[in-house]
Amino acid sequence: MGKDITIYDIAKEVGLSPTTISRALNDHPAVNLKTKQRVSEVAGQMGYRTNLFASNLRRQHTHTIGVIVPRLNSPFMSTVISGMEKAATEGGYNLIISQSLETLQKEQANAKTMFDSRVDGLLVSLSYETDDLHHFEPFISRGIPVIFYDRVAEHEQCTSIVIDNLQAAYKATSHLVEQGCTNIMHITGNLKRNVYSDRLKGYKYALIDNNLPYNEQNIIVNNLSEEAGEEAAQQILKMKKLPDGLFVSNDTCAVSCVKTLKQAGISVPADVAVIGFNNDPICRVIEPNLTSVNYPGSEMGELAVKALILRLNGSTEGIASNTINLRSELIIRESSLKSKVAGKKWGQLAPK
Amino acid sequence: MGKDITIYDIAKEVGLSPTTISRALNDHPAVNLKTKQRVSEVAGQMGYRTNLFASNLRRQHTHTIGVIVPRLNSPFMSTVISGMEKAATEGGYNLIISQSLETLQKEQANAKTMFDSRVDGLLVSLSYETDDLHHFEPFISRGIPVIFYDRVAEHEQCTSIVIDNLQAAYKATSHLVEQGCTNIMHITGNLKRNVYSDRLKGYKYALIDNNLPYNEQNIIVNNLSEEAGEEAAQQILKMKKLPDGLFVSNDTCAVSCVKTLKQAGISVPADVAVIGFNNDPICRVIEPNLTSVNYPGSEMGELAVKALILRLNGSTEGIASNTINLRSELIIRESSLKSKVAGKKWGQLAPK
DNA sequence: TCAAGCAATGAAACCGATTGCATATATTTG
DNA sequence: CAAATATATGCAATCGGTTTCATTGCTTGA
Repeated sequence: MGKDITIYDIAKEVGLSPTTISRALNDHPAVNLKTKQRVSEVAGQMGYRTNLFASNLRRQHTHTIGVIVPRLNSPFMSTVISGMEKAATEGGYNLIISQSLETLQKEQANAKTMFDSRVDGLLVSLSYETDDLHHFEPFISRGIPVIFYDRVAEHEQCTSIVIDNLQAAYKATSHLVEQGCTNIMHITGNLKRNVYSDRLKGYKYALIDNNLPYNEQNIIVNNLSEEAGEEAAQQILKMKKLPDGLFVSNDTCAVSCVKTLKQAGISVPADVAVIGFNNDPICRVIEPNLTSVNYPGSEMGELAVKALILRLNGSTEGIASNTINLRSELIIRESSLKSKVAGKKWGQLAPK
Repeated sequence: MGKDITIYDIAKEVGLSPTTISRALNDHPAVNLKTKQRVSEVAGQMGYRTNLFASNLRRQHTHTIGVIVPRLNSPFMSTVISGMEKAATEGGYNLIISQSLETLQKEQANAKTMFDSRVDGLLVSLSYETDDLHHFEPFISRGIPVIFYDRVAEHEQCTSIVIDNLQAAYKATSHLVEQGCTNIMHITGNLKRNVYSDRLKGYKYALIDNNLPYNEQNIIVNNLSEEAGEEAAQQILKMKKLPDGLFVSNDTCAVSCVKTLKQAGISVPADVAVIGFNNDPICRVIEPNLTSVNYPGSEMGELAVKALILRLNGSTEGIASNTINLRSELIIRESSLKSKVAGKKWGQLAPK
């Protein structure tokens, strides 16, 4: 439990003032090269480590980035965080992470904690409930950059990082139409969130552009959980006329739908073609394998951190402080292939 | 971008000294109740927030917990982290998280960063490669508590939080024996890590106790990834005599094995009964559903943080500063049920 | 030879909260 | 009523780097 070494201790040892030690350690140009070398050598020997509080206190920044996320334990979000951690470490920043558990109240509490912790910048993906952005005002009014990712909101001062959800949904829906679907349902999440409302729009426009009727009865809004998927499937099974296509806004829910439908004797994709969203690992486990939209989580996380660090380093340039779009892509698998793969599928189901 | 309010500003406003403001804000007993109320009222109005650097600098602690984890984006680990975040927030602590990506080198770098960030305590799950604990010495020698969870190591000064891997593996293997398996293989991870070596032991002892031969040829050690699972399955398919049981140390790998075996025309569980580990969501998606060991990730995370906070608050009691064991349980599903469920299974595969 | 210019270093203030010790007033006790 | 004890508050030092503004000693050019 030895005492910590400070620059004063080093100063005494080397026979210089703390000022010079500080400068030497920070590679200040006005310090003689030999002095720097000697200082860094002695510092190493003595086991010196800088006291970040003292430094932060004086410099008024923390080298810490705050992250507020709806849930940590989803395949997508943990991948995003993983990317963030990577970029943050590379850039010499620490990450403080908290989850809103999809409630506005916790999101506000988290924002407050982040504010008190004086993070240099904030990375936010909004909860289901969030419908105003007051709790981020303290940051914005003090010039602390806030960047939204994935679940974003419009704000004058904030950058958003997203995929083109509308386009992705448009492509997914169009693909179902190409497969011959004419009665396509859509299951999605809370429409307050851009990701879900944009996907709904993409779905809708694709129908309209293909001269198919858009019908509100064909929309189910739920929380996209496993249970919700089961319920949605039950609801679908009760319909007079079954849909022949189903576009679901995440994979967890889509998979749970498929399972329930299969148990009820419905064949996927022959009776109902299904597409999910996120391209989680389960897509390649469910039978039939699930067509899904590949979502670049890790890149999104990295990009968010990099964009933030760029801003913190003063580059008002570089990022037009607006919206950054990432590419996504439709990964086509059996679950949506009505025509050609029917044979293949039966072949698989009867291995002998 | 207004300047921050300090206790000096409040002092001026209320007409008291900064000392009293500080004490009032910290609910110090020597301050008059009315004064406290007035101070907290004015502080609220002025939008005061405490400067944690100044406070930390003076108090010499950070209210921050460091977490080093092999990977963030695994279902199990993200669940653990989720539990940690919950407990930390409740206890008024922040979490700084970094990942070692299974390399010793990154783990050491992470430890250094955590040390420089002066975390109050450290929560660690070891990387595959780690074989010495030098990089944690700086913490230990300064009395900063280090707690290992899941992937732990023996250390005089450190608490470990684990499940009884030996027992869990013993039960899993015994279950396979009960199902009539006599030639059981085991796929597991790097044996440096307790979780894998203990599971191997459990497997071994179960065989011995059931008078079955233990054979090193029946052990495959890999990194338990999806690809590794496929390779392992290929390797198994080339064997002269196929095993009739397979116990895999995680679900990702187990599922990938099952997929590959099925593609090769092997029936699970009829030909090979399979058990995984972790009880990830995919267990209930793969066909047949995978028997697995349920691993209380969220609880483990919560417990780790709570134990740490207890230690930080001086309770040398409470935790016998040794090993804490969590309960795990074998969740039996179709993939391991040779006998009774064969009929049920065929019923499912031929829905019509 | 001397003023100007530069390189290297230091003294002291500062960041904002905390705390040991001292002080001033109020209350109690003998 | 004086002494003893509480009660409430303030002074000033402290935590450990950072930074502004000198200062010192040399080199350089006229």
